[in-house]
Amino acid sequence: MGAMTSTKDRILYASAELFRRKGYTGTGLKEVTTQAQAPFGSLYHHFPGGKEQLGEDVIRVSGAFFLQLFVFIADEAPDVVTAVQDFFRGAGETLVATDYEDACPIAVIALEVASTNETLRVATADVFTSWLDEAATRFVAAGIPAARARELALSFLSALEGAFILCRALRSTEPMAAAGAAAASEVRAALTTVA
Amino acid sequence: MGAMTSTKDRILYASAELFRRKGYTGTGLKEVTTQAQAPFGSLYHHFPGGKEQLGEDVIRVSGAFFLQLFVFIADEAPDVVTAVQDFFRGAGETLVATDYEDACPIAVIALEVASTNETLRVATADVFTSWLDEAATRFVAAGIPAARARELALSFLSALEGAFILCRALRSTEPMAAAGAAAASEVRAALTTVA
DNA sequence: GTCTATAGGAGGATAGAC
DNA sequence: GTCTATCCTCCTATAGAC
Repeated sequence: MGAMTSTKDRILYASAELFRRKGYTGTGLKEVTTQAQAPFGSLYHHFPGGKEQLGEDVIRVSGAFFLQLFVFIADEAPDVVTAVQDFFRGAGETLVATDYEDACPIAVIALEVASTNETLRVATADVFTSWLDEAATRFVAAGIPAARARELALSFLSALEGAFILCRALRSTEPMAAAGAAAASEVRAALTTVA
Repeated sequence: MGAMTSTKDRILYASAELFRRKGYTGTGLKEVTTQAQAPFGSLYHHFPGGKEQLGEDVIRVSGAFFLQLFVFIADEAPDVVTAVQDFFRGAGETLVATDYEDACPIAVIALEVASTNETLRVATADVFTSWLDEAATRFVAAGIPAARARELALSFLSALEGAFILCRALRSTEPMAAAGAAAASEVRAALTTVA
């Protein structure tokens, strides 16, 4: 059976992959429709707002998907420290498996548009906020005070995002391993302080 | 006394600012020469390799400048923990002072070119490596074993880079504060283990 | 070595046939 | 709603006058 995905979904998926790999400004819409095996006109039929709407949809959809991934890993793990470790380890494995192309789905766009496109900047901020809230909720559930949980979520996500940059540039997972170990031990320390 | 900077330096400086703000692919060379108040032809006179050579020069020059900034702050600080704290605090202050535009000088380019331009990717890797080596050297000088110092440098820089992303997207220095506190306490723990 | 003009192609966006 | 042809702008790069 051929791909049963709709034209709109194929465009969205192709855009997500290209934006992640080459950036928002570095990706052409012709390129998107070619890779999605869709006629050029379909893009403007499904995304009347053009490139900006496509960018915003990619940010929000990718953000929701990544959030679900975190939820899944956290649910599977026996405790939050293990969850953090698993997440960093999984990120490193994905980097190697995809030849250092699949990192954060929105980091490049976030940096590119932060000072140039308010609509897209807000979209990335919303997605980061949803991730931070989810992580903080998990830390609170583990018994960490809310303020401390928020701090942990912020430094956890900072470490992850920064490690993605270094790993892609250095073509090595060493930064991810170091950042993951640091994040895990920080969470562990926060837990023992509580207990 | 007008600006005594050479045409080449003005082009380099304008490029650095624009690349940092709008990305490498998002910046046009017309824009660069306009902002540098230089005729378009001058760009190709001083940078025969075109945009790629300009990008590489910006990466390496900005990288060396940022390294000197780190050296300066570390030399002024009484100890490495304070140095790390000062660095994160200074980064946060710069973000606010520049309306969240002045973050890492090469992070956007690094993400944009990691999978698309090997010459520029190597340049960003060289710069990151120089920063990591400098940080690790400082940690070793403070009495931390080399392997641990390397790990600390990696998680320190990951935290810093990731915090830049979150701060720019959220338009808040909260991530920088949280990442800085975590990095400082990690270094402090490494020191007390030694002592 | 400074600067202008332009080539040649790719960019986003649209009109309109089917 | 699918798809093609085209518009106009902007891009990088170069040629060549001065």
